[in-house]
Amino acid sequence: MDRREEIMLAAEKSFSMFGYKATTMDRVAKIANVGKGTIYTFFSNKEELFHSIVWKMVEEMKNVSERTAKEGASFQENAHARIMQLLKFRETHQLFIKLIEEEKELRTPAVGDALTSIEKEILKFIAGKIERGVAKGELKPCDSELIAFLLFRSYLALVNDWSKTHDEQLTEKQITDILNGTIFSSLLV
Amino acid sequence: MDRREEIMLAAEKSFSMFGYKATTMDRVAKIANVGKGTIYTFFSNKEELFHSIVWKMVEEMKNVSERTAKEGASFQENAHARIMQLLKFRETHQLFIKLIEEEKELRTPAVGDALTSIEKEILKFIAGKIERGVAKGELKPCDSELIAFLLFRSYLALVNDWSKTHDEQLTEKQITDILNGTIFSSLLV
DNA sequence: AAGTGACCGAAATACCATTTCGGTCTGCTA
DNA sequence: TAGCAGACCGAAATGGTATTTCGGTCACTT
Repeated sequence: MDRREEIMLAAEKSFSMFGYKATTMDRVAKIANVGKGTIYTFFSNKEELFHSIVWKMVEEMKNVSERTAKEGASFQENAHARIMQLLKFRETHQLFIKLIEEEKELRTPAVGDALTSIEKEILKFIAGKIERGVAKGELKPCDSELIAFLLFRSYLALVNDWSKTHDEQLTEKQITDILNGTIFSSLLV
Repeated sequence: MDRREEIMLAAEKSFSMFGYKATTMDRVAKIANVGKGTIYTFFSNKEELFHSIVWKMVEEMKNVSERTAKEGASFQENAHARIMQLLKFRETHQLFIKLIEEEKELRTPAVGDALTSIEKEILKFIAGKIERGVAKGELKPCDSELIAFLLFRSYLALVNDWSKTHDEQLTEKQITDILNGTIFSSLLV
C-alpha cells in the first residue's frame, strides 16, 4: 500500500482511540511504520492531517445516510431515516464519539473547529435534500438553510438532549409523531 | 433592614459580579456588614445561600415574563412574547449572564446544577401555559411537557445559536414566521 | 531523490510550597 | 444570656519552577 494511505490509516486509528490532543506525530509514524519526517512529505502539519481524516469521516457519514433512503418513500420518511442515521453515526462511530468527548472535557480548539465544520456540512447536506424536494415539487418553497437548521436541532434535542433530563429516551414513534405534526407538515405541498 | 435580608442582598450582588466560585463567604459578610458566622445563622452553607438567590431570580423572571402577556391576545402572540421575554431576561440579567459564563468557562458543578434546575423550572412554566391553553379550548390536547421542550429549544436555537454560525441574527419576523407555520400551527384548535 | 530519526525550543506537565476559603467554635457585647 | 463576631482549622486551590513532551526541522543515510 502506498505510504500516504498507510499514514491516513494510522492517523485515523490513533485519532479514534486517543483523540486529537493525545495522538502524537511520533505515534502516527510508529503505527504507520514510517519515519516521522515522512508524514510531513504528505501533510504540512498535524492539523492538516486531522482535517483529512475528519473530512473522510464526513464523506462516509453522508454516504451511509444516503444509503438509508428508499426509492419510493415519501419525503418525510426518507428525511427521518437519513437524519436518524446521521445521529446514529454520530454516537456510534469511534472517531466521532472521541471528538465529542474531547470537545466536552478538553476543549481542544482544533476539535471544536472540526465539530463546527462537521455540523455546517451536515446542515448543507440536509438543506440540499430540502432544495431537491422543492425542485421536485414535493415541498413548498422555503428557506432551506433555516428549515434544515431547525429540523436538525429539533432532532438533536429530542434524540440526544431529552434523555439528559428525563429517565427514558423518547421512542422513535413519539419523535415522528411530533415532527410530522409540526415541521414536516408545514413543508409538504 | 433585617440581617437575613442584608445578607441576601449582599450575596446577590456578589454572585452577580463575581459568580459562584469567586464570591467568598468573607466577601458576602463584608458587603453585608455582618460577621461571617452570622451568615450561618440563616443559611446552612454556601450552596443553600446560592440556591436562595437563584430561586429569587427565577421567580422574578417568571413574573417579568408573565407581565408581557396581553389580555386579549392570541395564544401564539402571548406565548411568543413570554418566551422572548424569558430569553431576553436570560441575556440581560447580571446574575444569569454571570452563571452562563461561569458554566462555560469554569464548569463549576454548583452552577451547572443551578442552570439545569432553572431550565427545568422554565419548562414547567411553559408547560403550564400550554395546559391552560388546552383547558381553555384554545389548543388541541397534547403532551405539554414535550411540546414545551421542543418549543423552548427551538427558540433557544433560533435566537441564540443561529447567530453563532451566521453573520446576522434572525429577525423576530423570521422567527415568528417559521414557528407559526410549524409548531404553533399544529397546536391551535 | 526519498526517507529517517536525532535534535530543537516552545508549551505542557508534575511537583511542592504557599495561600485561600468554607465552615466551626469560643469568647465578647449589648 | 442570646445573638453575633472573627480567629482559627484543615482541605483544597493556587502559583512558581524544574522537568518532560511533542510538533516540526534538517542533516544525514540509503
